[in-house]
Amino acid sequence: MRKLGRELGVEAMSLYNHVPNKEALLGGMVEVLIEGLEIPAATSGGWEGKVREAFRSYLKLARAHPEVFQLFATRPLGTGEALRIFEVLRGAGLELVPALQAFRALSSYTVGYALAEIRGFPLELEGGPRALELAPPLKEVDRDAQFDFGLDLIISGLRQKLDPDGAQGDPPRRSRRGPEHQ
Amino acid sequence: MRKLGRELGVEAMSLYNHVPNKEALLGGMVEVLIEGLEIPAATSGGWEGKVREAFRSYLKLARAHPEVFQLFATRPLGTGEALRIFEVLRGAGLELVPALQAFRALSSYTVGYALAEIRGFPLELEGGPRALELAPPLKEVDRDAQFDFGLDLIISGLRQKLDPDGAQGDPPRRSRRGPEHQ
DNA sequence: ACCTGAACACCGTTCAAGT
DNA sequence: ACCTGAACACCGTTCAAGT
Repeated sequence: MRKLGRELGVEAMSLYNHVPNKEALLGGMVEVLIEGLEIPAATSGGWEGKVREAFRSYLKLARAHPEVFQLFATRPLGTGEALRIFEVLRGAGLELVPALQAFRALSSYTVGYALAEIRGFPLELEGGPRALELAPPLKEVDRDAQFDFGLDLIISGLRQKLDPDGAQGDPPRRSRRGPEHQ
Repeated sequence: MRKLGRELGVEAMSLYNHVPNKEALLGGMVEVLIEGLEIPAATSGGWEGKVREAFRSYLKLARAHPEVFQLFATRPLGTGEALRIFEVLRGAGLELVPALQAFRALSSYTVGYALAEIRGFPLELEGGPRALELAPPLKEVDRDAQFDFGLDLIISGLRQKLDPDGAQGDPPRRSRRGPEHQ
């Protein structure tokens, strides 16, 4: 509070005229962060693409504001914040319960991945003599690819559950009741 | 430090004879937490079961010590800590690179899920008049089922990638080069 | 080798007093 | 309506001095 006051050219105590306490201030920062989430308009590729883009944009936010994101990740979640992303799943055509399960799975993964990236991957997993030989895959993590790897694992798992006769990513056969029709 | 000192019947400054600073103390707590991770011996069911049990036990740890786990989740990760779980993947027969990708995906998900549980799910996603009608699926999350939902999504996605001609969980056909043979 | 008093440089927050 | 000085009850940490 004292430092923030200084930054604003004011004494720390003045802040209490505008904010109840420090906790509320941090909460507000988190709120602003979440409001900044850009949910991309529907692209081609059905709900999968839409969901993938939404969570990529989630990760982008975490990368842009790692400190605030860490606050966010360990703070009780306001329902409004969750709704932003939940609506993507619903809007993509998922029923209530599957949408909820999917929402929790996808946001758990995304939050966990973002934190892992922020705090840094354990790069040098093997310190032994083979370290140099193994260096390439360990040293430089392709962050986008690593995130997509897990994200697509979950998304295609969801697709199979929701649409068991859909093809594996090849040109889709006619699906009896595709979730993409709202 | 002052409170801990009091708890130990000693002045705060005495702690600095045993620990460099507060940061190191918290780091030590995280270390102890991770050392407490019980990796279950191989059960039936191939690497999938082993991996599933390992990450369930990870979640169990987070539930048992939520405060320390939150510290863990936002702290740079020591390599020793990661090795504990990484070894399960390797021991389960995965090659280096797939094991790394799988490790990052699975632990991202598990850490993210654990945090979501700790800070509380946004239960009342819809506050409108339909809230009561929708209550059952929203009000009480079956936590174990929700965790397994996402975990199994990832695990079976991995299985498909590693063993494309394996069956969907039915009695497995002979696999050409099953990852279970180290 | 371990503990302590005193001190330093900080915190968040309240509140009566100012304008 | 907003800001401030003074004060309260805290922090983590250092260091010379004790045993």
